[in-house]
Amino acid sequence: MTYPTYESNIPVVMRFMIDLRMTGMCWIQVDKRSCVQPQINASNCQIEYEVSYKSIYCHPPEQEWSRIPPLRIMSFDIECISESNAFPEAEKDPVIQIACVLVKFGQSEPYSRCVFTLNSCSPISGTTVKSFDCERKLLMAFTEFVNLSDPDFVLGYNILNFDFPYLLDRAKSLNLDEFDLLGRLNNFRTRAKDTIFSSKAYGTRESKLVNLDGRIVLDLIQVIQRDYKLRSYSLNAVSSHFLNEQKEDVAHSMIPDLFRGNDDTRKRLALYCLKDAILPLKISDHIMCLYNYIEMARVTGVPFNYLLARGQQVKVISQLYRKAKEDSYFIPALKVEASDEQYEGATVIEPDKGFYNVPIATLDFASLYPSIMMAHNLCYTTLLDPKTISAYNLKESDYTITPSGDYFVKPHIKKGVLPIILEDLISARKRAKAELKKETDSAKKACLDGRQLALKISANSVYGFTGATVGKLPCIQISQSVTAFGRQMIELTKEEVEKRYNVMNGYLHDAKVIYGDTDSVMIKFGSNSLEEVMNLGREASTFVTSKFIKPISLEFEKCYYPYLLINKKRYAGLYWTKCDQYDKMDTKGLETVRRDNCRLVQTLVDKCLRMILIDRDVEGAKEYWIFF
DNA sequence: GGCGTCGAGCAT
DNA sequence: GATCATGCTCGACGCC
Repeated sequence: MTYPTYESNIPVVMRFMIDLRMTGMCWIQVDKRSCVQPQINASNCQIEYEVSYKSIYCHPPEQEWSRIPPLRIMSFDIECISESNAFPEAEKDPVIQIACVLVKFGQSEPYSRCVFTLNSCSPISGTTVKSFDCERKLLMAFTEFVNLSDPDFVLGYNILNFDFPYLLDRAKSLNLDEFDLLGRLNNFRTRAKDTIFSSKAYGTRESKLVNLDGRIVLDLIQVIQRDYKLRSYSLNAVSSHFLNEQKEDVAHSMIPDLFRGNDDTRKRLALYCLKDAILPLKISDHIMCLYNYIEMARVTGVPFNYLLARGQQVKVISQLYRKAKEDSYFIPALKVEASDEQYEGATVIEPDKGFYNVPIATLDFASLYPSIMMAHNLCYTTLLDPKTISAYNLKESDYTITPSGDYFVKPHIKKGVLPIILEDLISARKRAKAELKKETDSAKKACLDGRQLALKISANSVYGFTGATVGKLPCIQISQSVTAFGRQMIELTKEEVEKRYNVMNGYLHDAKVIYGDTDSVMIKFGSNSLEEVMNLGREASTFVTSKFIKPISLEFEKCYYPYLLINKKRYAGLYWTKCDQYDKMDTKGLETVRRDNCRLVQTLVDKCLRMILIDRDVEGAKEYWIFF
């Protein structure tokens, strides 16, 4: 789906297939006057439309979705063999088995398991095994299965770059014309298209785009690569990381032998294939990515498949369009000009390196950048220049001059769109969290948790969007003002804390800010007592918060005790939120959290840190280090 | 061996 | 045709 920018005399005909449960799109504006509410097919909650349209308007759905039957999820995996044990090629090497598993959204147990295999195969309990004497029939059975079971989601591991392209290529070389009718729209065929996705945040990744119109294709490897940093992204490594479960133990070189063996060896292969189809389901169930992604699509108003196929910007601009439409703003279609200009970012306080055997309190600004934008009304729509100020006769009390020297009107003259969006996101997150607390049903809890997460991420990405010089709507005045305020705030926090908590003011020790990065400060209050430091930390956070405009808030989060500060962005410590027991050992930036060295380094550093921080055995750690 | 540059990978 | 930001450390590498 594209976003129309201007009215056009040429009607644009588009065919929509939208599942309302996942995007929250409810209105299609056909022309200036008529706003049709599409007929919702209540049985599956989908709309199919062919319209000439001028613009599309989205808003979150108000309907009660619980009456609608649950979404169906299919996961699948294929096996193929090659002549010479090389990597199989679709032009000559056959597909020998396909495993499909169906599960209803919100349930963890599959309601159907199915294996299609070439040649005969021993039965598998709880699974339908279908044997075929020719590959063409096997492939067509897959298409038939997809259409009959009619899944809303199609999952798998690396299906976009392997399984689907392989199946499609294979069907082509076997001249199977009907194989690629896998979607819900009649005359739309499934194709694998090459795409290159390149982003500063996610890096450049070549991928394929496979369309099953009306169904959502979700390759779990992409989800894991985006959301988790792991040393290996093989299905085996990912399964053992999340589920403590491994793939069936079958070496690739054994596959041809197992296939050419007998019914029982083919059964073994089928079990392997089946497991590879089940594991993605289990992983997605475990990390709850479907809940989280559906909520993200609804919060931002972008179609589900954009979440993996595209970057962060489209989500922000979608929200901006939604709000701008409500408030009757036009958004200019800017020409992007690549500029290498960089603006100044955040402050990192020079660390007072060393080992601290006293509790160190950590105070954090809650959502620093969003709260700055709200507090100072920073927005595209509130940005001023000296000419405008004199033209509108604005008084000094009507606008803010930011530390970077930019001008923005104050909210009593005009409230910005970005601050409103942020307020909506943050209050929606508060509501979601409150509901989450009350909720007892696990599926609804997962949904609410996904929602609050989506709202948090959305709020935090607005700042990055304004600073993206290669973006749709960059505004350096906003982003440099945000970081400038941030720098000023962390400096002020340091000053205020050290000015107040010292011997001269009747405290037992002089407090010192030993480190800080962007939105956090680490304070050594000097006391040995964890409880005392926590109380001082809480008090200091309210004290400093009172110095700033709402909704800026400094919060006491935790204590580190003991604390090993090695360098900027490199430290370790025991993490305490209660006085009786530490929560965990927390390590930042050190070799234990980096993936660019070998395991030995990681375990060695980890072991030494544990000896120093937990066992308090520095000598032992030294010996251990030298021993290696 | 010291110095500068570059890229990876992290912190926020 | 699309791509959120900057700050920082550390190791690899080239050079003399």
